[in-house]
Amino acid sequence: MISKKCKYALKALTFMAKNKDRSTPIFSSEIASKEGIPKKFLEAILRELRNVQILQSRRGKNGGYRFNKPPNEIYLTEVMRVIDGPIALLPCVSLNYYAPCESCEENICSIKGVFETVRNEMLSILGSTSIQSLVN
Amino acid sequence: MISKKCKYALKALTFMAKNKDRSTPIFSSEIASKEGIPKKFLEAILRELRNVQILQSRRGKNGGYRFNKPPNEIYLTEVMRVIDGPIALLPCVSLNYYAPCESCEENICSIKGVFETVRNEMLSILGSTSIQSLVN
DNA sequence: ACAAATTCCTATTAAATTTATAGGATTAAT
DNA sequence: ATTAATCCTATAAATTTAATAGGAATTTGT
Repeated sequence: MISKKCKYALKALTFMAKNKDRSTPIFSSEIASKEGIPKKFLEAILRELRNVQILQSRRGKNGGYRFNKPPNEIYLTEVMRVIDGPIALLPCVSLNYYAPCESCEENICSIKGVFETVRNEMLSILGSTSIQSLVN
Repeated sequence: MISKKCKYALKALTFMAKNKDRSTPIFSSEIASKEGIPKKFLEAILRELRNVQILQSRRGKNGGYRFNKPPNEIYLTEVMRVIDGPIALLPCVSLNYYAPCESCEENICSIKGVFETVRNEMLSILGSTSIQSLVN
């Protein structure tokens, strides 16, 4: 399962991608009300997305958020990793968040192999699906 | 991510499947020590697997656990669902644990589609991989 | 009958994670 | 100045995870 936070992030980004005007910023409050996301929680999410250069923000009146790179170049893998961390189902088969299994004997872990296959399939789909493609 | 509990369950079952004798029960204490799983925690896991008829148990001296059906007919999907619940990444695309999204407008959820695809791929792999196949 | 060894059961707990909320500080346009 | 937006830190409530504790029930072997 992905977290609600991650779902909020994906929803917020696709909401933004629907808007064809890429230059005028969108208010977090608008996204929150339209998508039913708790306002303050969404603010934190959007700030995280800005911190990793997916979004840009402008403060003050008429401020808001806009894309820092085109949404057809933002893949679900990137968003999910920022918000939820690893995509793999086991720490020891994660590419970006690898962690060794404590008690797994060296290279003879029985369950590792199948979860590598699952990871590859997940990455293949989520790594080729862009935010923009969710709008169309 | 799957939980450690689920990993323990898969490890325990593959450990049991390694033993060719399917009639003499195996002690939970043996599995616990050999696989590095907390004893009491493992007991609870094995009882859950017995409750859903994956395992059989015998109490008392010389008791223990054995398979209730051949391990080449026990697929990872079954174990994972018993221990962790849904396999899908979103409640609204889960086959066995479906739950509607609160604020998702009817059938126009933007992110649902891709997560159905992911679910199908995951089920395709995990639903065709048996405990027995992990031993070989 | 009894001791030993196993599963079974219930309750509890400690830690981590998730899902927020509160209260303002900072910034920018008008 | 006023207004309206993001930004930041701290806190909290709820849930989930990962166990632990202590014994009850059951079965076998002597």
